[in-house]
Amino acid sequence: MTQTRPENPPRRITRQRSALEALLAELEDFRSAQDLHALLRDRGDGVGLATVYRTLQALVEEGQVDVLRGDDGEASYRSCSPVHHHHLVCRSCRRTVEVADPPLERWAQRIAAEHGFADVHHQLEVYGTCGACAP
Amino acid sequence: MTQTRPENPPRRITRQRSALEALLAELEDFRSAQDLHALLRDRGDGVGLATVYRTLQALVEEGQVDVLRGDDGEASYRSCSPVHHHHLVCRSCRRTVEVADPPLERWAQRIAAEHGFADVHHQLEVYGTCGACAP
DNA sequence: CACCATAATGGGAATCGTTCCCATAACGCA
DNA sequence: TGCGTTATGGGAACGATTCCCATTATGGTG
Ligand SMILES: [Zn+2]
Ligand SMILES: [Zn+2]
Ligand SMILES: [Zn+2]
Ligand SMILES: [Zn+2]
Repeated sequence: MTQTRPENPPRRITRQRSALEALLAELEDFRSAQDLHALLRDRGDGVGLATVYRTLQALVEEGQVDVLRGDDGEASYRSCSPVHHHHLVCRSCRRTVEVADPPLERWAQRIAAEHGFADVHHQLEVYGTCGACAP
Repeated sequence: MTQTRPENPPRRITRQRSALEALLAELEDFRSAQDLHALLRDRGDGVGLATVYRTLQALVEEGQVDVLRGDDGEASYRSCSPVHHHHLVCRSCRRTVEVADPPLERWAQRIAAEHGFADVHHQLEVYGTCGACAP
């Protein structure tokens, strides 16, 4: 969704950053910063909590990671594809699928223009209970 | 979005609750709990912060108020119509317009079903800069 | 109208996710 | 290998939200 950083100061490759990127790469659902911090510790690649937050923030700015705010306001992160998409998330196990809806993109632009809004962005998430979590 | 409370214990009408409902009724954009608390104080109808939070929570459950989480995780509240809708929000002045997109409703159900997800809900917000806030 | 059981209030403490600060360690390039 | 600069991390600081609980107000009832 967000993609800044044109040619800013070069970003250094540190053990911590590599560890976090590797972890995110093998996870396919949204996880909180605290979760990621704990997972890294368990795995042996301990990384300071502050660093986890900083790095996630950077990854989000680079457009490599998407953020999602839960009802409780806690942020969750997921390594996502770079093209615009939305999410279908299981409210029980957090399993996430990337989905796209071209018509929606056009609709958002149109409805915003009709109301005199410019520089339009949007955010859509679909929540449900996945097959594996059904009762 | 949320609508619980079938015939729970009767809810009492207090000065505080009335004041908050009245304030929300005349505001047309999303406001944080802290904002509302301050506005009530300025207006003379002081209400404890804890009560503001509790009451907003109740109003949300009753479906009279919608919540929106900002990028910083802070929640904002707005007195909304009871029918399902989405929001077109000015990222600068917070001005908000309720909008609807029937095709999206169908799409969400379909895409979720295709992936084996049930009990589907969704959430869409469109952000932009309104005419009055244009440069 | 007075009375009571019960729900609501509010001020301050307690949570908890996230950010700050800053001395120290690690990069990357020459 | 040496150096200027960026990244790290532990703990303090923050800020929104929730908890606790003694006190007050509400909505019937008689
Ligand atoms: Zn994504
Ligand atoms: Zn889209
Ligand atoms: Zn609304
Ligand atoms: Zn909808």
